[in-house]
Parts: sequence; structure tokens; C-alpha cells
Amino acid sequence: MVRNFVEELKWRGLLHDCIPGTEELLAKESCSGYIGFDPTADSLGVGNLVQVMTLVHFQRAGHKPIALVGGATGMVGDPSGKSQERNLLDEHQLKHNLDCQKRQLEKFLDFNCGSNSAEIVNNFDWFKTFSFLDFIRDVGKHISINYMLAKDSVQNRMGSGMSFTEFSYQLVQGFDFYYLWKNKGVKVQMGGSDQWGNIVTGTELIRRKGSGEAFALTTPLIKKSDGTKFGKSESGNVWLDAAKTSPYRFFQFWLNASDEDAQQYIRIFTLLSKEEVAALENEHLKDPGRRILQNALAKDVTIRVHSESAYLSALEASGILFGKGTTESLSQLSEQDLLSVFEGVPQVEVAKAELEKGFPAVDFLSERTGIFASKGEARKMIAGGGVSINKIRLEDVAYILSGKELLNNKYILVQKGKKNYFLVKVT
RNA sequence: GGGGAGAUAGCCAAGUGGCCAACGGCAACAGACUGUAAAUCUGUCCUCUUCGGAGUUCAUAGGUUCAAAUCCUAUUCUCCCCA
Repeated sequence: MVRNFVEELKWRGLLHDCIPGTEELLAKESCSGYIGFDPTADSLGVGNLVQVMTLVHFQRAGHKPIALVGGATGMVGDPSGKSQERNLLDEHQLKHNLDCQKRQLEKFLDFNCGSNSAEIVNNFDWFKTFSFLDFIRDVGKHISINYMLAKDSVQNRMGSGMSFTEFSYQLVQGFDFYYLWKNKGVKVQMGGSDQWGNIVTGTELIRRKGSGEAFALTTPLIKKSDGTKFGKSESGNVWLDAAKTSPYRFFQFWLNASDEDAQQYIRIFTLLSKEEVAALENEHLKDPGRRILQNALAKDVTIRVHSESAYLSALEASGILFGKGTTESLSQLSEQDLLSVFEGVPQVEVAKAELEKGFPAVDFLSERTGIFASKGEARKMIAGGGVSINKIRLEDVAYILSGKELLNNKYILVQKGKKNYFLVKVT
């Protein structure tokens, strides 16, 4: 049952670094390992999915995965990879974020499979009764300032400044590892490569304070092939929460991956086997235009994060919005189909009478519907050829809507650019 | 506490009396090309606009001047060095 976890990570491109001995340990016995999640938002984003997948593979390899939500560390703020001091979250927000993330994590792991059932822990539970004095005596005493100062996360901030709060972060996180090692027999911590410094502070603490040995491995920072940050779309962060990023948009995010990125993503974000991936890549190369990889990727991830039916509607919507048939296929849709296609697309309601007396498109798109922030912006966009109504490009800045452009006698489809849709409901 | 450097649009960064809504780069958005890709090219990119303009900016508050991002004064904040 115990498959080689590290091997699995390697071929998927998910292994960045590991402490010597980690691979041997994991190949030899079933272990407990954990990954921490930072409660900076009330939903995990696709970026966090990397760590989620790491835990999933960990469990599939027969180990016991523990997801740690950072009720305590979230109060401090991790300086890793940040060039500026972070704002502290208030307690209510923090609690809300923790609850939401917890619910999402539960979706991916198996909590009922015997000895390697997953677990979720909150480090606030062991920090809430730990006094400051106790902490600096019992924990701080074991780690030297010199050691802490040498960390990249600290060095990078020497020029721009860093509060004591964030400086202490590595100790706080280090103690998590120590605590879990001591109380739950956790031997391995995993995380993104930016967490390396924090993680080894933990192993160091275990060595010095507990005279024990612990292991760690990190996953690479996922970047797009053009070097930019992974996980953002035109409309911002891509979240796992359907209310924050609709399944349609989520699906589109993956579908829009470049060829190069799709190869990387399909290894990281799906559970497809090495052979299946290789087969897909072959197929893809024969005719890159069909975007076999992107389709497989988007399908797999959307189904696992949302559901089969969410995937099907996203697929259908995509077919209609980007398919060959343009206005005809739109006008042939039943009202119900239309609405389901546009589920998750911003909608505005407008009275029919308003349109019938003639509504200048510029005013309509800005002041009336808020699709554009101002008339000037709407005007510029139209002039630049970036606005379509019912998939027909609006050529004339002075165009006046008359109420004749209704689909199903009830809807107007406004398109900003190629990929941003708005549905106007006329009543 | 002393000394030094600095604060310009989302970010980086030029500008050191008028030609400045402020060079350039990045990011972002749109267009062309394409495969809803990449690369490339083009346009937009402080706010509003009847596209003629109008309004508000260069840490903050005052001041000098016909005229200030640029000079002066005070204040706030940041970094570095010394104590």
C-alpha cells in the first residue's frame, strides 16, 4: 500500500528540496506529516491547491496527512516572500477565514480511512494558553538570533524594515512543528519552497529542545512560463469558493493555460497517472490547436474542486460563448439554457420601457448598468473595438439601444473584451 | 539622542522654477494575428468629459514667486550609521 511518495512528487515536478533522509523515511514506514495554511482569505485559492495536492498524494502513499490552519500564525503574519510588513487581521475576520478554509480542506482529504485518516488542527489551540514569557523562555532560548537573522525572509527585509512581530514568526511556526512532533508524532513538514526557512527552524527546534529528528520537503513555487505569478486571472485571484470564483470562471482559468503551463499544471493539479499524462501530451502535440491538455486539465480540476455537473455547465457555457455559432446559437437558446449558461456571470436588470425610448449605449453601459466605471471609459472601450452586444461588435460610439436587440425577448448579452460577459435582464 | 539619505501615479523610476498630468520600464486592460495558447505589433493606462476640454495630483501643512513635483519653513513616516 505504501507507494513511494517522493518518487510521485518528483515526476510531477512537485519536489523542490528535502532534508536528507526524508525520502528513505517515507519509503520505509507510514508517517504523519503536515502542511500549514495561512488564513489570509476566506477561501483557498488555486495557489493553495498545490499544497492540498501534496497532502492528497501524501495520503494516497499511505501516510497520515495533517492540515494545520494558522489561527495563531495568522495573527502574526509570515514575512516570507513579502517585501512589506503585513496588516494584522482582526479576530473576527481570522475566525471566519479559518472556518471557511477548514471546510474546503475537508473536501480533498479522507478523514475516515483508518490509521492514515486525515486530520485538521489549529495552532491557536496550543498557543492560546502559552504566555509570552513562557514562550521566550522555553522556545526562544533554543534558537539564536544569529540563526534567525540568517534567514532569507529576514535578510530580504533588512533594507525595508521589519517589526519584531514578523521577525518572531519563524519561531512561532517552528514551535508548531515541535508541538506536533512531540504530541502527535509528526515527523515531516511540507510546504512551499518559501517556507523552507520556517520549516528548518522547526527541525532545529526539535533537535535542540527535543533532541529529536524531523524531516521536511518543499514544493517549488509555481510560476507561469512567462515568469508571472500563478493563480491570477484577469479578474483577480482564482478562488476555490464558487461564490468568489464561479465554476465557469474557474474552468476558464484552467482552459486558458498556455501549452507550456498546461504540461506543468496537469502533473501538479490532477491525479492522472504518469502514463495518462504522457498519452495526453502525445495527443496534444499532434494538434496543439485542439488544446487537449488544457481541456483535460480544466475538466479534472473543475470536477474535483466543484462537481461533475458544475463542469458540464461550464463546458456547455464555454461552447456557446466561444463556439462557432454566434448570434444564431444565442438566439436559439431557451430562456432556461440561457440562464444556466450565464450562471455566475454578472447580471443587471433594466426596465423595458427605458430601452424603448432609446438609450445611448455609452450611458447604458456606464451609468445605468455599471459595466464600465464611467462614460469616458465606456466610450474609449467602444472606440477601441472592445465591446460587443449579443456577440456583435459595437462599431459606433453613438449607438442608441432601442429595445430591439433582445434575446428571448428578455436579455441582452454585453461583452467586454473577448472573455468578459454581462447579462442584462430586461423586464 | 546625534549624523546622513529619502518619500513622485498599482509597482519600479526620471524630473531639481515655466515646454509637467509629469520621460522610461513593468504590471493591467483592449485591438490585430492565432488555437479562448505563446511570441509579436498597436492603442489605453490620475478622475470626469458634451472628446473641445474641465478638475485634482508628486508624504502632510503652510510660505516665497506672475509661475513650484522642483525653492523656504514646520510636521509625519521610512531606511542607514553612531550613541
